[in-house]
Amino acid sequence: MEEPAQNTSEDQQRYNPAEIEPKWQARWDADPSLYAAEGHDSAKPKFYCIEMLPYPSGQLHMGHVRNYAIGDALARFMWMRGANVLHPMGWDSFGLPAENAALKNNTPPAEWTLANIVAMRRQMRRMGLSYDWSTEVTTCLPEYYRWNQWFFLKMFNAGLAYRKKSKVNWCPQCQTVLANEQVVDGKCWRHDDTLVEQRDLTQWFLRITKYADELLNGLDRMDGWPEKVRTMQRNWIGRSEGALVDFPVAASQQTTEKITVFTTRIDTIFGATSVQLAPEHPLAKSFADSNPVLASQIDEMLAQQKAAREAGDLGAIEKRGVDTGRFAINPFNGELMPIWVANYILADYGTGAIMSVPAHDERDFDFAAKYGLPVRRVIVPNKVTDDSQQLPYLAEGDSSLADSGQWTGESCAEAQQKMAAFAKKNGFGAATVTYRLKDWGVSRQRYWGTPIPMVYCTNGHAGTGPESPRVEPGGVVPLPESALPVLLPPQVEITQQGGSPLGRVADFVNTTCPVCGGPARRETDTMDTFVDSSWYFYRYTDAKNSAAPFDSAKANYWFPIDQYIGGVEHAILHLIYSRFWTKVMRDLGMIHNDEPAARLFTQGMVIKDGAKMSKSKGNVVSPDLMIERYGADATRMYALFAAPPDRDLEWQEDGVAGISRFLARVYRLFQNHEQALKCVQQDDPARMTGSGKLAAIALRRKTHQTIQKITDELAGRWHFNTAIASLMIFVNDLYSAEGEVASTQSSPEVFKDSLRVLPLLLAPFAPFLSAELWEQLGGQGAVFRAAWPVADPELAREAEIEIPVQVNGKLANVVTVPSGSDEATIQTAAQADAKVVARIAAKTIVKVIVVPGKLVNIVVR
RNA sequence: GCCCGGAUGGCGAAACUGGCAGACGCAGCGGACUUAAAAUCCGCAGACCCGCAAGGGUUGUGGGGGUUCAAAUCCCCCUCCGGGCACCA
Repeated sequence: MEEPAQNTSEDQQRYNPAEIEPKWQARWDADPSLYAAEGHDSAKPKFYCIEMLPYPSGQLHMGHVRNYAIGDALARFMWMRGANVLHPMGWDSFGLPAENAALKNNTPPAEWTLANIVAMRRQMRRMGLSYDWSTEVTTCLPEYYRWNQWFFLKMFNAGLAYRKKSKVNWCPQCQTVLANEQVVDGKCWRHDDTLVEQRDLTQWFLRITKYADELLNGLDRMDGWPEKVRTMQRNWIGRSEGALVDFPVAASQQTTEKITVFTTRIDTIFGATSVQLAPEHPLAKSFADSNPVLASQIDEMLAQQKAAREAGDLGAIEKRGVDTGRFAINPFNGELMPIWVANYILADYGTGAIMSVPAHDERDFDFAAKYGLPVRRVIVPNKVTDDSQQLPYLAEGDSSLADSGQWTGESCAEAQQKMAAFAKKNGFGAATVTYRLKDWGVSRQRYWGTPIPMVYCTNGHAGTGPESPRVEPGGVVPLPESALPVLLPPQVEITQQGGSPLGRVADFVNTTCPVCGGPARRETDTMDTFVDSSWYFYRYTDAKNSAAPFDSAKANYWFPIDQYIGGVEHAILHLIYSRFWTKVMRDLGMIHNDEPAARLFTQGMVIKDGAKMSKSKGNVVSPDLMIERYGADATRMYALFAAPPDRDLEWQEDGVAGISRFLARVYRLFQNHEQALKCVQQDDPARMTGSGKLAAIALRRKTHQTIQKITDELAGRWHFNTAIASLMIFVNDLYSAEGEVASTQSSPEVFKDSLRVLPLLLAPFAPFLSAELWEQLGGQGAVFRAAWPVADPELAREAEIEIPVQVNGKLANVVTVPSGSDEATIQTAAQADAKVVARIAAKTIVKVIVVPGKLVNIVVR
């Protein structure tokens, strides 16, 4: 039988990740203490490092691989630098995909979800990620979600959770309500082809607006967060200072109706020439009741808005309006002004009504121009310039009021204060602050989520929240803590029909009132899954606690998170909810920190052929396939090498092959010197002569320079790509030096010292190969707990450096001078160089610029 | 429309503080080893031009202008790509 002649003649083995990686994985799996954090009594500095927890879809994608490769490199580096590292992982495992899968495959959501978790945990282990699995958090298990319920009760009692009827966003695809944050361009965040509808429903809300100012102001101090995320949160919170002003409706009958408007420019109120209502405004509806023309116009506007929203360009819609024929009275000057209904007035911002000041607002100006409404200028600049004569005039700084009664001549800023105070004093307004941020609607009409721990007593007991009105026929009653957890019933028929699936489970719905013992009905909505992820990282610090969400002492030791890593897509969802939750827990006395994470890093997307990887584009690269072909080390190292972590990364399989080749070169280097590495001997300086000695010095220098470079990158700006490039240069140099330095006639110990550093420097990027090489070296313990090497600046310093010499800014030659040479020495060397001399011959030297250590530029004429 | 990013060889990128543009890797080309191939090793390589060659010249970081002895880097204007916000009164 003929065998293909593969590596049989050599006693060397080829780099084979398919052999090395499973071997180490098995050993690590068998040793749960390897990545276990020490307790909160550790003397080491703590380092809490988290990557955002994934939804267990069943498959890791490249975005995960990149995210985890970054966090893992950092965690391993910090361990080697002597920190007490907590590096946990968990599962954001409630949510709709499990219900969809249940419909499709007839598998219960729990079963599907838990099987996915098993599969993904296996993939993570295969990748060699350094998670402390003893702290694993799975949000869909009762031992976790019971604490969601516990928090809900705490919030209810603190008046932070309340029920109200309001217009809510309804996704017909998900068959549930969505929070404002989960509506993107009028569409569901999970279905960008599904238009969100408005429905009037009674829902549970969390009072995030109570913390609006704190959430906003805190951003200024969060310099460990990307400016981009902070800006997005500022915009989302949308704080706006202004005033409310009541405009009484001129009574044709004996009504006392009034229209309250919100304005940031009360100083322009003498320029107001109409009042504008949103089409949805209740008064618009009441006017329309007796005015069929108005009614049909309003209906038309609403229909047009809906159509525009479906087309996806709400901004392109033309302004239009209709005169109601009614009038309002300007409380500042008693003037009558027409009341219009206009399509550009937002129903859900401010009061859904404005005073229209065409002279000083671009939108009002356009609208007035179209409908011929009067334009009255009441703000003038203190210094007149050409374009300050144009309308609309929007400036307020350095401008004053005109034709504004007793306020004429006042500066805008002053008038804003005084006029708001005047309105308040006379009972028709007040200074106020509005926010774009609304309270967080957390009710979901779905099965696979945390049951809300409330019941509705048929006898009519009311709850204790300030905004929990009695509901028919019963009162809202919170369950006592002892009744937790409210378990999800396991056997539930999932269907596409509306309403919560829990509502169809009689055993679940029918219960007794904890106050009177009479019959009661359970709340059948479940919580938004963003509740789960709002506090999960606190649970990591004490994941097994069955008496409390976590132990305060433990959380206070680990928090704030030192480094949080994830995608920017959560900037105004998870990242604002979890800041809110942290503040609530602080106010409950559970923790000391005001913010969850000291530093946030948002990594770039993984793209392929210029587009984000997605099933619909068919450009998805499977991590499993990469690992199978090149190994986990090469796959994750490529994810770090191909681009800096904050930028988008173009996945190129040839690049993974390149990293694999590099790892094979490293492996071979150790194979080549396997015997020599085992034999310990001291260098004999006498033996080192000539070029061998110089080469040894150069190699030692390169070793320390490489340590320095990689340390700087890992501790500083996280440019793993350049760190890995320097590692490649180092390995190339080791190959070059192999002949001269490694031989016994020269300085084998220098060579061996350099080789010994390699597994340490490689450990954050390629844990499997590092462990293998560390073992070959006879290293003690795990390489990830060995001390990170320290560069010796003396050994790293170059003896000589090359200085480029320019003549009139163009390179003439490069001269070599001793490192640290002063200006005079460098200039002398530069002007002595033959090529430089030739370049400046017959010219006059005007100026010589010498930048020590950098360059020489000789300016000639 | 507004606010952030970004644009550098055939490709991913590097140049961190204004100081040799293109490190490192991929793809490519040439060579060594091999019966041959794979693997591996060595070498070349921004573009254009001159030269047999050594070498030399011109040009070059999206485009245009500016500051400077010197600009991928700083300033002004513009184009394109990606992301966020978008009638927020």
